[in-house]
Amino acid sequence: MNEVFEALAHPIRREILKLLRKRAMSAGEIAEHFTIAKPTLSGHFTVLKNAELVTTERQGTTIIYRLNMSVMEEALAAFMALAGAKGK
Amino acid sequence: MNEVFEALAHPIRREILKLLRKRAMSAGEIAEHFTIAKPTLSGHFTVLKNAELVTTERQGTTIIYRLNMSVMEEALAAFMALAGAKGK
DNA sequence: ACCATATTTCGGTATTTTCCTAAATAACAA
DNA sequence: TTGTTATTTAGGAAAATACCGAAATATGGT
Repeated sequence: MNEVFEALAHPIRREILKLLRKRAMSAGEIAEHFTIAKPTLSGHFTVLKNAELVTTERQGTTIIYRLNMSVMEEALAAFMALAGAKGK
Repeated sequence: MNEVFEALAHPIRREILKLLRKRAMSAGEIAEHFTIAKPTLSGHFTVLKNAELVTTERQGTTIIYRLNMSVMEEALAAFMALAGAKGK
């Protein structure tokens, strides 16, 4: 769970998650939303993947990223435990 | 809001918030729960304060830390926006 | 004024994070 | 095989973070 919170600490990574909330996207499509270099973005993908916040699937030459909702929900629950909400 | 997510990224800071969820505590009381040096902990307090996740009040020679529930709730809402929950 | 306690600030080092360019890999088409 | 596109890995520099011990500050008591 620590990896999840660390992953959420960077604004670009949160923005990526926000994009994926609408629909799964290839690395290239995601990259179109940012001005940073692709290798930098790739590094952010790795962080999100290690935290299991996203999953990947190769389709030919592109790689599709999608949100892992179950981990997102676990993280939300952990956060609610911190915030003191009545929870799930 | 970025400062809030960065503040949440460190396990010790999350643990501090968890402690404060039960009741307000002095810096010293909080320190009793950890093995790290006090100056280090003081640095974590600063991060939490800058994120406005906690407020402080001096009582004589001790300083009382308490959770700032409103910011905690804002953060929770921001997180829910990411996670895709129905909100509020 | 002096002492004791609580907490923070200072100075410095080690580690981690972030970002980039260049090069490597993967898949596919010609 | 050669070329093209999509993406990642490698290498490395700059900045930020985390940590500690020593010193400073703040408060209250004697």
